[in-house]
Amino acid sequence: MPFVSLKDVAARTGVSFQTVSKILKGTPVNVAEATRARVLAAARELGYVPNAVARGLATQSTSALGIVAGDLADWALSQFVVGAEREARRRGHAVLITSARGEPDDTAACLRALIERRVDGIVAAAPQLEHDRTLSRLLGAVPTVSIHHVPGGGVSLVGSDHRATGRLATDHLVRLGHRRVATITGPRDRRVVSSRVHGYREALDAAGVPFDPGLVEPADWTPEGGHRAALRVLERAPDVTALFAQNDLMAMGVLSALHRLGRAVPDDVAVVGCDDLPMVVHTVPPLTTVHVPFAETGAEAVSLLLKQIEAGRARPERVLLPVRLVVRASCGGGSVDG
Amino acid sequence: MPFVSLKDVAARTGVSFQTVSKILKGTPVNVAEATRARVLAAARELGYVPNAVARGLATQSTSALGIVAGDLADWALSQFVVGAEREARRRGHAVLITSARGEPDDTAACLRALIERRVDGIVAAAPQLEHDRTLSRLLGAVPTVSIHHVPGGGVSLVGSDHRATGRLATDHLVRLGHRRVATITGPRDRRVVSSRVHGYREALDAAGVPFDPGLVEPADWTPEGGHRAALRVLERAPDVTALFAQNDLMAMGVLSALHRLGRAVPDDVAVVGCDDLPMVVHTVPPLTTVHVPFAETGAEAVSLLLKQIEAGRARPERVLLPVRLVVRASCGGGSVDG
DNA sequence: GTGTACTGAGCGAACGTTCGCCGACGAACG
DNA sequence: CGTTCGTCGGCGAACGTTCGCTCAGTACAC
Repeated sequence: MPFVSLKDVAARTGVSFQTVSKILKGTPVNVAEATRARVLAAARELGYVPNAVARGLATQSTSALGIVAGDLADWALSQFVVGAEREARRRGHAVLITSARGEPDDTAACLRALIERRVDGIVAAAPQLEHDRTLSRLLGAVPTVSIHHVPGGGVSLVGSDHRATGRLATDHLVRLGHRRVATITGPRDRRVVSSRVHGYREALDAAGVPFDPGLVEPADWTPEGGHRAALRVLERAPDVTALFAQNDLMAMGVLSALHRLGRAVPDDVAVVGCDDLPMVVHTVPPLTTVHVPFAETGAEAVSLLLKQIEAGRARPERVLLPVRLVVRASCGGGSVDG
Repeated sequence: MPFVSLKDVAARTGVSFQTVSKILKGTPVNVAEATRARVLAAARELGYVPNAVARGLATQSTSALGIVAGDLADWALSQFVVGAEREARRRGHAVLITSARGEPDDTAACLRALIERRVDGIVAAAPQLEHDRTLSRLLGAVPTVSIHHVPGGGVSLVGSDHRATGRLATDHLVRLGHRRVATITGPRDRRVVSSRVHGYREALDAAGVPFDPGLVEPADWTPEGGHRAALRVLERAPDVTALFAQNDLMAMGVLSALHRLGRAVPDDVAVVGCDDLPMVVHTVPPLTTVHVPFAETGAEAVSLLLKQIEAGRARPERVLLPVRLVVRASCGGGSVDG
């Protein structure tokens, strides 16, 4: 329990503890080879473990990053966290994680906890930041990179190309000849939703297919929500022959809804998902989807954050990672060229 | 950037910073009401944020817990982390997370990083700890609770009742009249696998169904692995009428394998999964599965860890959380009583 | 022999807290 | 009028580092 400190090692070797510090952490310092060896040996023998808390106090930098995530149960978010953590550790930083439920108070508490612990920077992956200005004010205290738009500016953004996502999925469907293409979205007020719908419209326009607002059906990202949304949209517009679900979880709900309605996939209706969860290789049928690089986004966010921290004050940037379509069986037609 | 410190608040109010400390953190201390109010006001005005790093140094306790997780991409693990984080925060602790890939060196580095940061305790959720003794030695330095068995003892264990899991799933199948019940497991050397197989045998024995080692097929927890394992076992034993996959991901692979073989579920073959992922409500058909309380396990792990930390040296404990069968459509027969 | 340079290491200060003991002052008490 | 007590708050020390300056001794050149 009582950890060994520099002073203990110093006492053991008859050297001042400051000198021990320099030797152990490799600060350029003039010491006799013999002394150095003696100190190293003593440290190892006593089981010295540097105290990052004290170091943090002295250097005014913790080498720790904070992540404030929304619901970690979300596969996408946990992928993001994995990527971020890996990159952070690779660069010698620890990661403090907090998972905030939706309420603003809860999120604020998370943020405060991170700031009290003097993290060097914060990676935000919490949708609730999109709308709450008091939260975004808290972020002013610390360098931050977010994967969601944060009001007020000043925060760098890293994400994937949502517009391209919508375009890719929809374009694939119209090229296969579909004219009545519905899309099941997340909550309307989310930026990602409007960007993807934007892409969806672009693809429709490009193909000369008229846009029908009745074919855009919001849901809540869950399989259950996707299931019900599919039922709603198909009742309203039975002539729909293709569905683009804006995440794979909802796509699974869509698949089960179609199964329940006795509509065959892909023969009667084509389905495209989004995210590329590992299990959608094994849905029935395997799901064509847009691959979103979550882990890479996390790594990129950390990388950008660290860059900004090193540079001191840097103006906020925007990084968009590319997405790509992964064609499987749920749309039929095999792969499409060009 | 330059955070406000106690001294700043003290200077502003003409009080010693130590007294400010006591006022701000509520240490019982005799101060005039007027002074207290003045200090509080100044702190708020200057935007004082306590420095947890300095506090950690002074109190020799960081109020931070470390989590060393295996692959966070795993839904079960991330659920566990969610539960742990929530409980930790509820009790005023922060969470440092590290996600270690399988290699022992990597895991050791994670552990060391946590120890350097002087976390008050560690929650381990990394299968690789089951077999590596040098890792378990590292854990000696810090109070630890694990969800995997750790060699050498001294580490408390929190988990779910794996034997009951195997028993519940298998029992459900034999009660529905199945006599040839196969099970798709994870890697053979994992404790959880042998416990579940143990439960599987118990249920078989209880029903007087002979145990056939050929019906126990190891895989790797992935949908792909489950898919292939199902193919293997069905080729070897075409008379199998029921499959118990030891996680839902593999169960999804099993479902797709059966679909590919043209065997109807549940009419030709019954399938039971394990975990109760949110999306298995919407597989085709919806999956009967054993619900494993991952988030609760995480919360319980933290709770136990904190208890042990408060108690100083406590002897290791073992906590097993109950599991339950969730009946859906993949076994047919409706629900079974008693 | 005096100055210069280098080697090897010591040392004080600071980082922002917490903790516990000490002290001044005024009022009430005997 | 000295003592005791309560109120209000000061203050030194410690936690384990890092950082940069100082300093003694020796070797070497002039």
